[in-house]
Amino acid sequence: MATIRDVAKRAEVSVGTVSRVLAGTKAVKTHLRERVQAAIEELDYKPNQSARALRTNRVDVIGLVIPDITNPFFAQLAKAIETEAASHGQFVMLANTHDDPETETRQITALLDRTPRGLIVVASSDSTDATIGSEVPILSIDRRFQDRPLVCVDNWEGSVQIAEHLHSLGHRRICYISGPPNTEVGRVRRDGFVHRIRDLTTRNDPVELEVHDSRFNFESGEKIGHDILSRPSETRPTAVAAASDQIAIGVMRAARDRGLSVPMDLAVAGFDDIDVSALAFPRLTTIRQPVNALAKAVIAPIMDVSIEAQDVKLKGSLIVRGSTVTSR
Amino acid sequence: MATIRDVAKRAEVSVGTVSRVLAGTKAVKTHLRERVQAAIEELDYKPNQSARALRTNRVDVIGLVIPDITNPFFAQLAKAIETEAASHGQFVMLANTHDDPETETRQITALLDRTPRGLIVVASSDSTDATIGSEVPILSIDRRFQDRPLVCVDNWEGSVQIAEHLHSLGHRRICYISGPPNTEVGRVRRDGFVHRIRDLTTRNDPVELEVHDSRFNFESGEKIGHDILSRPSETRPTAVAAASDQIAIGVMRAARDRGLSVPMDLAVAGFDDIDVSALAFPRLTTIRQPVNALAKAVIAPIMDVSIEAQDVKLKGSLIVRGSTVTSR
DNA sequence: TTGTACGCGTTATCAA
DNA sequence: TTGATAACGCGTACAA
Repeated sequence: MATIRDVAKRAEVSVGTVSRVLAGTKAVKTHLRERVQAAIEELDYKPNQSARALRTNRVDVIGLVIPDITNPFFAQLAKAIETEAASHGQFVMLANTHDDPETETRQITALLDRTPRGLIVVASSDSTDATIGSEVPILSIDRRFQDRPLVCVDNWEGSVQIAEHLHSLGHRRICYISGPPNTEVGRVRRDGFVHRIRDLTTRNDPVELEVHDSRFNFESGEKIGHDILSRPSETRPTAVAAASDQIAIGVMRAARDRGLSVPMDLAVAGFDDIDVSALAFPRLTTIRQPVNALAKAVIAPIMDVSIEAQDVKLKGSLIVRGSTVTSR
Repeated sequence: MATIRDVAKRAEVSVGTVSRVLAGTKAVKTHLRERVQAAIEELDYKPNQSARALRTNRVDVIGLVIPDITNPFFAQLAKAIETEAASHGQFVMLANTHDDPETETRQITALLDRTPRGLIVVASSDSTDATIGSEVPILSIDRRFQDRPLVCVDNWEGSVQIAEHLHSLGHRRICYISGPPNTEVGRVRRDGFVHRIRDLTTRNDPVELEVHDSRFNFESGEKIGHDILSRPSETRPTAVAAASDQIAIGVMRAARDRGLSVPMDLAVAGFDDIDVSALAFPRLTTIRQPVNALAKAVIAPIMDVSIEAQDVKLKGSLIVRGSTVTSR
């Protein structure tokens, strides 16, 4: 492997000059620059990343710590982050925590030992409060990690959109299936929904609302779906809003297994707009998260020190499909 | 940040001794080792990974190059690989190629510049033949990359299992929807299926088999599904075997949109056993890939030089569910 | 068994 | 604008 020295020798300049050509920023006389570039070409010289890292104490890497990459929404997030990072010349080091706070801490500290440019964390449901000192920026996305800045969709507003959608369709017996109350995202989505439904409730036009706590996954949705739908149709809700698409798909599954038809017997709405939402039957009404914009927002303060890391909230968009309205 | 020098000073030993304690392999007198360990503890010393990398010319990283992490099967693969890598103290650097051969080459060379322990590639459908020289082992998994060793499920045998399953259920008008013929996995799955069906065909008990080329994704399955199912029921196949679960789910979708019931009007089988296969309605009969074993097999030759990197084929298992048999 | 000193390849400083 | 050279922190050959 050719080193910077070899290049310098071949171009008959000093290593300093080669380094300056490489950096591109400093001024170098044209004829020297050309000689250097030719030498680089001829020797197929690649700067040694480890040496560069040792000297500058930084590496072209962004760490991404995520509960589980097989969760479709996290996969979409990871892809968007990786793509955005790549456009800044950064690689992504991936770590799954399997929703285990201990693994989370271990992975984070191990990642920090590599002096990455920044660290992006999707917190596991019960995040530790282990103290983590570091000079590199640590941000969280979707699920807040400790007291780090959080980039996420406007969960409250998204839930409000869903609430208004269901209410405007005439539903007056509504069930909300919440994410874990020990997660910020779970609470905010729930509270936004509940708040808006309460607001829409009048003496003349009352709305019955029941709320169930759950986890974000499919199985929980299916289980709670069965619980709810086992009741006689007069007391059963006519619409279910879920804190995630996965819950919603679980509910639809339960409905189908009980011979109920969606949306006629039961309207169902989700949150996130994971890819399978469009594959489910019927297709799922949901709030689409602006994943690419979220990725940009979380990478920006890492790559540009002039951008202060702070909470960012982006609007989601209501995607109306067959699980709440019949048509087409 | 404390350096090895600080530790040495505090423990009143030389840096050599500290290094030896760190390595753990060489002999160090117990009382010195204890002093060193105490100093490490007190100073919260962490070896500088960049310096270590420069010195040893290796980094605790395995590169993973994948077409698209949001593909559920690749996500499962990535998770298994990351978990297995972590158990060897390695991190995974992730790169999506978006199925673009040019991006693939670029990402691979960029990754190799970081001197990872090894590189695992799931090739994009039309892999380049760009020459890639490197000392680090490059393996492929699921989809072969150039002429690199491939770790994958026994695709031929899996297809044979599906063929036998459908045939034993009495289907004699069968359609196979193939993956891209320019991928090894697409061809092998198709050929295995076709071959076994031909073998099962006798003069007295003929089997009609039609084969359609496709891509691995949902949309292709849906489209071909509509093509096939638009035919009158007398000429239409009674069973469809698909080269991937995604195709199969697309076919089921087409069937449903046409008012056909699965499995009564049409049996459908997939391949891979992605998580949503169990969520589809009806649940999908498929071949389960042993992802964890695949991950182990691909990491082994990277972490243990005494294991030669070579093609590895592992058996998949037939998972029979509601998309081919009525019951429960 | 321990300590010393050199070199890994780069960037940054400083003098020319 | 260029060149010489000193770090960066660690591992290891070699001397003690």
